[in-house]
Amino acid sequence: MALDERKKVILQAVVEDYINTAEPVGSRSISKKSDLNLSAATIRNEMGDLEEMGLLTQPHTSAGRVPSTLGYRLYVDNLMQKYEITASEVEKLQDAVELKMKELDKIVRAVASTFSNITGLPVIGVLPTAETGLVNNIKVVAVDPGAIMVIISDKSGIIKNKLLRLKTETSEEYIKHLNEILNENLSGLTLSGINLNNIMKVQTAVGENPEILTSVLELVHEAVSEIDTKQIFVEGLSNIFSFPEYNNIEKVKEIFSAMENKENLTQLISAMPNNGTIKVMIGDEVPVEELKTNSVILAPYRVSDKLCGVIGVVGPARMDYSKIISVLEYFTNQLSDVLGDKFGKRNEPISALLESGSEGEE
Amino acid sequence: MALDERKKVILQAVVEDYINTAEPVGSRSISKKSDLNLSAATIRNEMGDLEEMGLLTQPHTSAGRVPSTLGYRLYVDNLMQKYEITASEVEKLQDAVELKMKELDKIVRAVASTFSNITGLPVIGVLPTAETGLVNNIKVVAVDPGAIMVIISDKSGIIKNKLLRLKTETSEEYIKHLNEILNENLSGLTLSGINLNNIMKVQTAVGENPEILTSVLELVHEAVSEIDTKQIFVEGLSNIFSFPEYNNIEKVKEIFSAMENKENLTQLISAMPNNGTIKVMIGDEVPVEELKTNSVILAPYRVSDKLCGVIGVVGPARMDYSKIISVLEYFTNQLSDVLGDKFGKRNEPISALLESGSEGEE
DNA sequence: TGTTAGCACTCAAAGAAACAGAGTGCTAAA
DNA sequence: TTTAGCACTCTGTTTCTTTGAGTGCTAACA
Repeated sequence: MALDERKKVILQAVVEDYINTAEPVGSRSISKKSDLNLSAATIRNEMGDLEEMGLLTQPHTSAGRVPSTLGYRLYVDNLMQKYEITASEVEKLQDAVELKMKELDKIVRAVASTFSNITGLPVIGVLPTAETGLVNNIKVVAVDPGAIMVIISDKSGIIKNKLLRLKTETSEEYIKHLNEILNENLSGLTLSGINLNNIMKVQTAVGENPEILTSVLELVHEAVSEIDTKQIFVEGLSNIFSFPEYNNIEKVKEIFSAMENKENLTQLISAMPNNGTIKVMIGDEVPVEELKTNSVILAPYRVSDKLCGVIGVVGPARMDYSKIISVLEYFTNQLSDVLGDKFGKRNEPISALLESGSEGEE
Repeated sequence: MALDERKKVILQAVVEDYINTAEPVGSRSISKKSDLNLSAATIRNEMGDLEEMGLLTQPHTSAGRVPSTLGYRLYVDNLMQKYEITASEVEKLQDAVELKMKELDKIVRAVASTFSNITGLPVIGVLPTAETGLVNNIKVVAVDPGAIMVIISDKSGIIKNKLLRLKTETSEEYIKHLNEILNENLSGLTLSGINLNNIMKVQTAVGENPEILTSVLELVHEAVSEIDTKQIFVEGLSNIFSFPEYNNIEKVKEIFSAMENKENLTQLISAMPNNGTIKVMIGDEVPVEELKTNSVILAPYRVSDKLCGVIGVVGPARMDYSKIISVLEYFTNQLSDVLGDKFGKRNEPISALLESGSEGEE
């Protein structure tokens, strides 16, 4: 059976009506709402065809039709209109970015939170990670008599720091010494490169006060492993309360427990293609068992060549794909721009003075 | 009417049965379970009396009895037995503390999370805050050519740091200069002390590069205000799903929205007495409208003389007061000990070398 | 006087039956 | 090819009935 123009129009109408109402769509309402000027009976016939083609399904014999995964897929790939971002949405994004100009992590979270707000959906995100955490520079600073801070900067521009509380005071010279030895031995190494071998080397080089050294090395290790560990977060999960799909306690419990499980989130994220495009997973295309009645849309963002992350939404398969995809695209593009400006192109001899920003601490 | 010994035993039995089963307690089950050897009819009479005294209520005429707020209160104040902490609970706490020996914030959160785990209840907590954030020392460090870090230490021992990304490089001398000026002008000031006046003074003292200075001052301000702002967190809220009280979507929505509201949390926390004791709020004693069917138990912990925080639980009025109070007491005591050792007594000339720890960053 | 057995009564929760309404598929006519 | 009409199906809601746990009261008993 061919999918002629009229069938497409009807399919689109069904999908959009269902997205709005969450109720199975009957022939009569399509007949009235669409401008095809066809009677309910005709629509009925067409809908029968669409069902036969696997694009629509009936929850039960005498109910209206609901899009199938395939139906949504066709809609997303071919039928839907591009949603135009509104001024107010742009403004909200701007506010989120402006307000938190200070920290990389916080900008991403603020943008994610705003996105969750605009779409009314739970958002899942991954903070910027480097592909390989190469130690660039290690700095040990005496903060006050009882504490030193270890600051590790990574080749891709991430900076992490750790505080070390001491019970005895250390001398300026010792710290200077420590700085030199650490940089000599660890610069340019990856996480896996910082192994027992190197540590032994550093330890013999420093000689005295091995306890402080051990702690410092531990912190360096921790920092580097944080740099190339994907940190996944979920924002606005309680947004699902607003969907009739989740007006039942069992469903709510299910999605909460599913989203609290790190493994599930990792699995979702790992479904991202690495060609920089948006990934739309509809219904049973979602690779997590407990989420197969939902859809997931993910988009990548980039900070610099080496740093990237992901933002996306999770929600009922009946979601406003058009709007969400447009807004998500816009948000991740903007995010890439803003972050890229601030963190990516630091070596350019721009005359402008500075941009303030802090990230990745603790 | 007098509350004789037998009535007390019966009240206790009712409360404990209700805590376990969540079902209104009938006279027959008390007659069987308690070792009073009385018939259901006798118990019935006594329960009638207890109801008259306002200690028990009936959900409806032909149901069993349920403790009233007053009944719980009497139970908590006079009747309940002290719960003995189990070895496994001690062990879990130890694990939580050991595992995260590095950071003040994280230890508190880890303990809170473990506590939530053991009690099966949502936990509410406040990170350590100082009563007045007096600036002790400001350190500006060049991390790499494009970034400087500002580290602010507070008189009470909290250390915060902020990263500042630059587009131009700065000289070592400028940074040294900055360090001196900042400490000269801002040491010993409180948040409110860092006002336009001081800032102007610093600005004229530095002279060149006012943009960097402005940013640095902004960061200092931010850091100090973070130090004396109460940071409230909630852990394990989805634990409420395991209570029959919350097997209904409306209730779940209600508690989620109530607990997402910062104002409510602040209101709860502000109900803490400042004499260092545990606060138990039962049912309508809870000062938040949406939580009046629940109970809240809060306990303070101290890091040093000036630093303190709060940990507690929120859950159905039918909660295991005995266990929760004992465990909470134990946890906060341990927390105070551990943190006090690490962060409070740093000036003692202890021969031991060091303890590692980091906190308050970002 | 305190305790207990017995009984009538109450009420919520669960199940069964009746009903309304939205939607379908099919047939026959336009 | 489209449409009107009609019988049929199925869900959700309402109403009624039944069941069972629990009470309060009364009268008898120790």
